[in-house]
Amino acid sequence: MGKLENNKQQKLTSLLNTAFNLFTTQGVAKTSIAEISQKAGIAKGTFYLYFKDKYDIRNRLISHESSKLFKNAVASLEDYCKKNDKEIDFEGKIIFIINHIIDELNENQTLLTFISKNLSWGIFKEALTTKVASDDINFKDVYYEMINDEDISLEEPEIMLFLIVELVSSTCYSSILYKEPADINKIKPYLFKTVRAIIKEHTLPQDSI
Amino acid sequence: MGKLENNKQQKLTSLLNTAFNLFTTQGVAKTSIAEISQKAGIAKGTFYLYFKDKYDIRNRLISHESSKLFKNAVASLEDYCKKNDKEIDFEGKIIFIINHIIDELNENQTLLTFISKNLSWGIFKEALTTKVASDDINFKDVYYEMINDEDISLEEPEIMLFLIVELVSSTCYSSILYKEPADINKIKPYLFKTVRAIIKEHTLPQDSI
Amino acid sequence: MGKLENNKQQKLTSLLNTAFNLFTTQGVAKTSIAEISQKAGIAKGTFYLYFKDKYDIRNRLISHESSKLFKNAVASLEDYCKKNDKEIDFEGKIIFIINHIIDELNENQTLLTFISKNLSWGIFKEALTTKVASDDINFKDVYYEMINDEDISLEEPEIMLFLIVELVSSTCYSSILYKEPADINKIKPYLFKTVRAIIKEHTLPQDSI
Amino acid sequence: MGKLENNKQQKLTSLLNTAFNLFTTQGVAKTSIAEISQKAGIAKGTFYLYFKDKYDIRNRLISHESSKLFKNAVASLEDYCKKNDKEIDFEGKIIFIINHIIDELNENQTLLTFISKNLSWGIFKEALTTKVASDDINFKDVYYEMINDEDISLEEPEIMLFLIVELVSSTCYSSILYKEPADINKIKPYLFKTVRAIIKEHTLPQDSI
DNA sequence: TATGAATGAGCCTTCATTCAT
DNA sequence: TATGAATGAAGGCTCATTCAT
Repeated sequence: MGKLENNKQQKLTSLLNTAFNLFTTQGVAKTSIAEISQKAGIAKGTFYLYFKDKYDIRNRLISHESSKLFKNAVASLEDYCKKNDKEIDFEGKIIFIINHIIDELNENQTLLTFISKNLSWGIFKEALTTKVASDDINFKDVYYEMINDEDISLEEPEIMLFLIVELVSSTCYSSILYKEPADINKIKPYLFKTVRAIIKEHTLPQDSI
Repeated sequence: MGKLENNKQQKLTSLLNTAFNLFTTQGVAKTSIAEISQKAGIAKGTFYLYFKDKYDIRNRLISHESSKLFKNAVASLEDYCKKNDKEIDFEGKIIFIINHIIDELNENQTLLTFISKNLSWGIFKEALTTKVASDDINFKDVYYEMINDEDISLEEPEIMLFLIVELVSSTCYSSILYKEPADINKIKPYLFKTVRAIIKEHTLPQDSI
Repeated sequence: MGKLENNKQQKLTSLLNTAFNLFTTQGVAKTSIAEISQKAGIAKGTFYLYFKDKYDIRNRLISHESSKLFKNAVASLEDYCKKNDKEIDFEGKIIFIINHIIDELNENQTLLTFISKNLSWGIFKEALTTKVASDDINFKDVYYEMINDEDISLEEPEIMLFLIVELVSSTCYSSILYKEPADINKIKPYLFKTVRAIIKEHTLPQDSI
Repeated sequence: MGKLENNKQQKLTSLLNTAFNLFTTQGVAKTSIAEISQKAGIAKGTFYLYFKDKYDIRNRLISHESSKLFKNAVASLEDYCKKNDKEIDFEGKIIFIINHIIDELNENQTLLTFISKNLSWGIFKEALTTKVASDDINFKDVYYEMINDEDISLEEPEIMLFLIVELVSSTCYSSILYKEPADINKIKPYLFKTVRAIIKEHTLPQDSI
C-alpha cells in the first residue's frame, strides 16, 4: 500500500472518529463541518473530498454504529452458547440479541441519542444489509441463517424483523433516556413478551410427517 | 371579551395556521420565523410575544394535530356504535381507533411527515393528556374510561398504551411514506395481530365469582 | 422625518459611497460584501436589507453615475448658452454633450473603468429613463425636448441615440484607458465626424411650405 | 513528430474544445478549471502545464473564434466574387464582411454572448493581427490588401477600422441578444449607412492626374 | 402591545493553486 | 510530463434574537 493510500485512510478514520465524538456530545445540528475538520486536523475543504456533506458522514456513522451493535450482540450470543455448551432456540436468540443491544444502549446513552434522533428505516436497513467498514457484519444474512438453522418457517420474515426493530428502537428511546413511561428494566418483560408474541404470530405450523 | 382580547386570539390563530401550512409543505428546518410572521401578517418581533421560539410553536402544533387524530377516531367509533347499534369490546375499540388513525395519516401524508419527523414521546404524552385548544380531547381519560366500561383489568395500562403507540407510529412512518418494508395495507394484518397480542399479555384474568 | 427614516437614509448613502470607492479602486469582483459593509460601518447582514446582492448595488451605482454624467453635461450646455447668449443647433448640442462627457471620463478614468466594464445597454437604458436618486435627471426626456425645440424630425430617434451611445462608449473605453488605437484627442475629430454623419442620415427633409 | 508530441497536441485540443463548450453553455465565471480538466479527461494539475489560468485559455479562445468569423466572411466574399464574376468596391466589401459576421453571430448567439461578454479591444486586436491556430488568418493584412487593391487612400485606416469594429460589435450585442432598442434586422440599414459614412469621411480625395 | 431595523455569528461551499509522488 | 490530494482563503447568505421606538 502506498504512502498516499495509507494517508488517505488515516484522514478518513480521523474524520469519522472526530465527527462521532462531536455528534454524540453536542448533537448533529450544533456540529459544524468547520469544527469537525479542525478537530480532525485537516483543512475544511478536505472534508468535501471524503464526504458530500454533514448528513453523508452522519448516515455512514449511524450505519457503522448500528452494525457494531448487532455484531457485538451476535458475537456475545455465540460466546454464550459455546461457554455453556447450550443450544438456544430461535426465539431465545432474538431475545438474547435484543437484550444485549438494549443493555449496551443503556450503558451508552449518548450513542442511543445519536442513533435514534437520526434514524430512519432507510438508513437502518442499509446498516443491516451493507458493510460500511471492512469488519462490519451483514445482519440480514445472520438473521436468515438463524432462521434456517432452526428449521422454522416464518410467514413474512422481513415484516417481522421490521416490526420488532421498530418496536424495540422507539421503545428504548424514551424508556432509557427519559424513563418514560417507565424505566427500561420495568419495560423489558413486557417488551420481550410482545416480541415473543410477534414471533409466534409469524411462525407457520411446522410440517409434521 | 374585549376587542383587544379578540385581536390577540386572531393573531395567535393566524400564526398557528400559517406555521402549520409552512411546516407541512416545506419542513420545520426550512421555515424561518421571518416567513411565518410575514405570511401571518404580523411583525417579526411580535412572534416572540406569543411563542418562545420555532420549536415552541411546532410542539404545540404537534400536540394539537395528534389530539385531533384521536378525537376524530373516537368520534368515528362512537358514531359507528350508534349507527349499527353494536357493542364492541375493548380490543375491538383499540383496533378501530388505530385503523382510523392509520387511514387518516395515509390520506394526509404531509401531516404524517410533520408529526413523525418531529415527534417525541414527551410531546406526544402531552398531546394525550392536555388540551391545547378548547375543543381538544384528553385521550388518556377516554382510554381509562374505555377500560372501566369493559370491566377488564390490565396489568400496566400505561406501559401497554406506550408499547402500542410506539409500535404503530414508528411502523406507519416508513410503511406509509416509503412503503418499506411493504405497503401499509400489507403490514396492517400483522400489526393488528401484534396489537392484539400486546393487549392479551396485559390482560389479567377476570375475577370470577 | 423621523429619526429612523433619517438613519436609514444615512446608511444607504454610506453603503453607496463606500461601494463606489471600493468598486472603482479594486474592481467589482475583488470587492466583497463583507468589505463594503465593514467599511460602511454596518453589519454584514444589514447590507441585505438594502440590496439584493453585489450586482444590485453595482447596477444602481452605474445608473446613478451615468445619470450624473448626463446631468453635468446638460447643465454645462445650458450654462454655456446663457453665458454666451448663443443658440446652438441640435447637432451642436449633441456634440457638446458628448464632448463634455468624454472630457469628464478622461479626467476620471476610474469612473470610466467602473462604468464600462460593467455596462450593458439594459442598465444604461434604465439610467437614461429612470431616476435613481432624487436629483437624477431623465436624459431621454431632455433628448426629446432637444429634438422638439429644434423643430427637426428624425427617422428613428431611439435607434440613432443607441448607435451614438454605443459608438462613443465603446470607443472611449480603449481610447482613453489604453490609448488604443490612438489617444482620445486624436480620435475625437473622427468620432465627431461620425456622430454628425449618423445624425445627418437620420434627419428627414424638413417640410417646406 | 514523435508520439509524445502528438499526445500533447491532442490534450491541448481537448482542453480548448472542452473549455469552449463549457464557456458558451454556462459562462466563464461558472466554469471551473476542475470541470474543464475533468471533462477534457486530464488531471487538474496538468491544466497548468498548458495554460496560465482560466483567463489565458479564455483569451485564446476569443482570439481564435473571432479570427474564424473574419476568415469565414472573407472566404465567403471571395466565393461570391468568383461565382458572380463581379467586382465589388472597397465599401461594398466592408459591408459584405460585416453583414456576414452579423448573420453568423445572429445564428450562433451563444458564441456572441461568449465573445462580447469577454471582449476587450486588446484581445480583439490580437485576434486581428496574430494567428492562434495554424489556419487562422491575419485580418489586418487582408484589410490593407483590400485598401491597396482599390487604390483608395484613407486618412487613418486603423482608426477607421477601430471605429467600425467598436460600433458594430457593441451594437450587435444588445440588438441581437436582447432586441434592444430594436431587432438587428431593423438596425442593419442604419448601421450600414453609418459605416458608409465613416468610410466616406476617412477617404481622401483621389489624386487626379 | 406591536414594530421591524439592525445585528453578527455562523454556515456551507467553491476553487485556484501547490506539490509530493 | 502527469497526477490528484490537500489546502485554506474567500465569499455569499441566512436567521434567531434584540431593542429603540
